[in-house]
Amino acid sequence: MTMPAKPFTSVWTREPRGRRGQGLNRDQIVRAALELLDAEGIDALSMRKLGARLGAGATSLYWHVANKDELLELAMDEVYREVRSPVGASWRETAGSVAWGLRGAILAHPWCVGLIGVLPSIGPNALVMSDRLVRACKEAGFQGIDIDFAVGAVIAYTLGAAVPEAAWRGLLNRAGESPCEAQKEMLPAIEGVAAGYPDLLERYKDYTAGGLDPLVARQIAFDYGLVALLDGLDARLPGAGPGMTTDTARDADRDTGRDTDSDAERPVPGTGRR
Amino acid sequence: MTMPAKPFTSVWTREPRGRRGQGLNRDQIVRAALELLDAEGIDALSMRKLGARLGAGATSLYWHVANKDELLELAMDEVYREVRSPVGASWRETAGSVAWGLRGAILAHPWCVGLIGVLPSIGPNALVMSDRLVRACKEAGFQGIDIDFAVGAVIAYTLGAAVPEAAWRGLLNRAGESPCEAQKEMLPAIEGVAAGYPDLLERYKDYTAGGLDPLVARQIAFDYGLVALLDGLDARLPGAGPGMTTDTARDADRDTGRDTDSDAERPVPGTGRR
DNA sequence: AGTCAACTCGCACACTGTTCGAGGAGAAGA
DNA sequence: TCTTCTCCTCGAACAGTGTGCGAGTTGACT
Repeated sequence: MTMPAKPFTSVWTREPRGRRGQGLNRDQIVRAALELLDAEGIDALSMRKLGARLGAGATSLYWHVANKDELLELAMDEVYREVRSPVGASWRETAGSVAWGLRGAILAHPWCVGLIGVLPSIGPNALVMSDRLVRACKEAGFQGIDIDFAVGAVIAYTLGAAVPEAAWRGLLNRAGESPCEAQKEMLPAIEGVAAGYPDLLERYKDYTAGGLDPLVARQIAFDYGLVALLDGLDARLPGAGPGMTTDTARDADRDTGRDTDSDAERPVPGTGRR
Repeated sequence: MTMPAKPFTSVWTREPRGRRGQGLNRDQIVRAALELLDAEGIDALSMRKLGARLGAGATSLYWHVANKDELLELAMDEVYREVRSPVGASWRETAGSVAWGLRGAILAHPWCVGLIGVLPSIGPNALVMSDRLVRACKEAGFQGIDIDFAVGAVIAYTLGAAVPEAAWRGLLNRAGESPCEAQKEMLPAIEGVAAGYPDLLERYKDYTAGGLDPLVARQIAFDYGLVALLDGLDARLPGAGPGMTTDTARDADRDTGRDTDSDAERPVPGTGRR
């Protein structure tokens, strides 16, 4: 039997319903969802509450949106909309600006931390973000698949930095007090847990003792890693001087106990290309 | 009224209960949870199902574990346990090895994608991972807070790369067929959605048309970014030649429309230090 | 034998996402 | 105007969910 070739639909491939223009429509639902999410977090978003907020029955929403996940996909894309970037800037400026913008957007909508990377991000706004990065890298001189690599690296770093930071902020805020106070308050707990790791503990104490606003500290940390990454990518640009190029721990899983049968966890040998 | 100074407890600060040694205990619960999670994914983990699997009532679990989130924290830490790294290696080897190991662990337990960075990661195994990285960076020559920056950057990049990849693999697998087939299958959808972004589309076609196994492609991509990041960090080591040091888009939110009142989204000026 | 802590668990509560089918409302055609 | 048909809404119901509570059981120690 030949496969019926299922078409792989998504929210973005289906037209929004509701062309009669009265009553509910998709945009207004998404807007209300965002309000709720921003105000009360992801646990507060239920179809019933959302319906009530719109003066509608909970199940009415299902006419406009296939299910809750689709609704969240739509909401996520609105987050990506906030990522602006300058036009006509250098590739480093563009990349940095997208990175900072993405970080800012995530921090401004902390409910998205559990969704990022989990829901597919192929909405229009996510696409314009990607497109900007792709174009910047292309103009910079990256070629072929290296463009994807560079774009992917910048996005990966940014997501990986912003998501835990957003969650961490949530923790600090829940305590009520100022971030700085809260951080000091959980020191005894950390001390108990991290006993036996003197280096680690020293780092934590250093970090908190400086009196530096933790929020600012994270900014500096983010910048540090971002600059390092961009430097490293720059060096990979054709025409750049011979960037320092060691290959990364190619024997990474020689001593990881896992049985990586034929799956792809295994680092490819001889990388560190260009 | 003086604050009662709430102690900030967590799973890791409380002794596991069940010292009588009979019936349930925390370890065995966590093990069963991991089995369930690995076998059927995160949606399949309910307290009732887990209880049944252990031949116990659902609510019995609550004697050993405060709530489901704590249980997931415990499970997550078991994932970090799988991250091994060589001893006595260079800092690059250690960093690379931790990065590959962390990626591998996440890909091996895709149920954790929605948890990473969301649940606090201060379990013992997460700590040994951090500690290894900290020590490596310290021995490499990083000093003071730069150690945290370097460690944070490597982890951020790795998480940000691995989480979406794990989710993406889940998508491909759900389709049933080989990843390569599945990727081609969703091309028409992508084409429809990404019309208007020729550069983006070209990239996607390039990416799929090469005939390269998508899993391997992601490996190479991961390595590319990792090497770039490590190169960039290397250049920041005291004593390294004058690494290229531009500051990243410091005007990132000049033109982001957001009103960043006094919050910390705003990039600090004049970074790109060292 | 009695006591007390450690532990288990059924019941119940307040919710959740989603399906289904009955119905209303407005436009289009007769 | 009446009918028909499509679009759209929504109440009821289902099959779950995490978890608080209080009664009950078990086993070791006095």
